[in-house]
Amino acid sequence: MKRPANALSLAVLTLLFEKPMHPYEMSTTLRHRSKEESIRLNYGSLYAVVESLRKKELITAREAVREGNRPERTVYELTAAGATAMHDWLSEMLRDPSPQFTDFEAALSLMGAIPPDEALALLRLRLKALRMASNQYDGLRAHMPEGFPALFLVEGDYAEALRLAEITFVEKLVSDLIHDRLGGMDVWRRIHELRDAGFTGEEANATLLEEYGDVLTWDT
Amino acid sequence: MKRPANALSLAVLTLLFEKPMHPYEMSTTLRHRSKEESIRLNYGSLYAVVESLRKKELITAREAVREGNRPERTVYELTAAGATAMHDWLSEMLRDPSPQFTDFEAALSLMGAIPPDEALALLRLRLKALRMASNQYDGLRAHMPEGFPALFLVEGDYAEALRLAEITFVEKLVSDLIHDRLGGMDVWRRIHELRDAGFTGEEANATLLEEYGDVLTWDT
DNA sequence: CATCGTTTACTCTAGTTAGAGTATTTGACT
DNA sequence: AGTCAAATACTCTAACTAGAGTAAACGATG
Repeated sequence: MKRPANALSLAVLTLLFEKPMHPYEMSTTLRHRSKEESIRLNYGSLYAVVESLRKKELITAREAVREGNRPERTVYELTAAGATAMHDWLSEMLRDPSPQFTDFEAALSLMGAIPPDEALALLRLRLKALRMASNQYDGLRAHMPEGFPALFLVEGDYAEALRLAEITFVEKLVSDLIHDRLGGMDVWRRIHELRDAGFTGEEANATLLEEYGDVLTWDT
Repeated sequence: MKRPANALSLAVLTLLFEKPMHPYEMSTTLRHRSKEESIRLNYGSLYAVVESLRKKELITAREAVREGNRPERTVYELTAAGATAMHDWLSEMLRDPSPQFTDFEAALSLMGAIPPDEALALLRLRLKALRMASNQYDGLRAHMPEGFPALFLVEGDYAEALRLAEITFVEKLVSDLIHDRLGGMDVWRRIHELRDAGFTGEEANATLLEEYGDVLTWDT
């Protein structure tokens, strides 16, 4: 049984570990506990994920009850296999770091496709936004009611720790870009000069090979 | 035109910004440049993404050539609209931080579903794995050929910065767990004692409300 | 007491993604 | 000269995901 790619699937199992529920209640519970911020939630995925767990017999439909004249609700509960699966998957996710493919890492790896000065300006704007988000989280944390369990803030604190690391990283990168301190910037700047002057990618590359040929070869 | 959810889509545009290519060459180029580590790559997605870009007329099929007796290859090139889209999407991804939904953040937010001592043991194993990955990256960086442009290491350095922040965070969390310093740990431990003793989730919750009733209410 | 927004509770569909499967060709090595 | 792994170049399908759409009931307001 392969573990679910979607963390929402695991969230459903943990909710049903607490008590039987119908999907709509799962969604409101997750929202009420602010899990939306750490787990992507939408109806389409929720109902699909529930159906897929049912097929794997990790959960079972208990009954379909109609309360008052409301639409019918199907209440699900965890099976024994489901409880085991929940335990194993959650353990695995806590234990094993797995490659994460974030948007920003992708963007950094493709950054060469825009000129260095533009990249610099954009990174400065990112810094601003990151600092704002960080301040906002600080404020939120500071206004937590007395004795609110830190356990429930763990995922937020983690996100904040990563945000702070990102801020430090981008500050350093911005500073390197300003002072032309990043290896390869000369070629990076030159290629965009050539492209702006109307050369095709291939022509620009050929020119660069002439101009920087020696610098552009490394034995890997 | 909504921007692509998949960073691979943007990678394709940047590759075609350099020169026209067929999909298979895109995949080998990305792999050769180690972009695989920052951008999820597989054939199914690559061909689908290329087709979707073609439909949006951000790229066009140039020709289908057969070289020797090899299978036919369709070479694509960037359109003017594609170049604009590439620029705009990449700018946006560098500029705007967006919520990222990592597995570990999700796992942390659901951590309560396993007992604190188990969580502690798992986090210690995670730390070990993170430190190994970090050392491995250090080694890799140290053995880079002379004069290898730092520009091409930016995404790896970013990933490493986040990894180091995660290590620091998990170290702190592990220490808090060891010393019972995390708010809410008593309730967390108690609920698993009750569950292990055979109570259902609802029964356990009721008992907890009696035992810790005052502590469990915060005015939000 | 009419009405208008919010909440409850899903359903549908188009699009995306992953991964395995296919079929040929080249090059290295016996 | 034969064979076997690796590289070339996709194709197919099942599953997953996102977001909009549906429809009734409740509650507040004038």
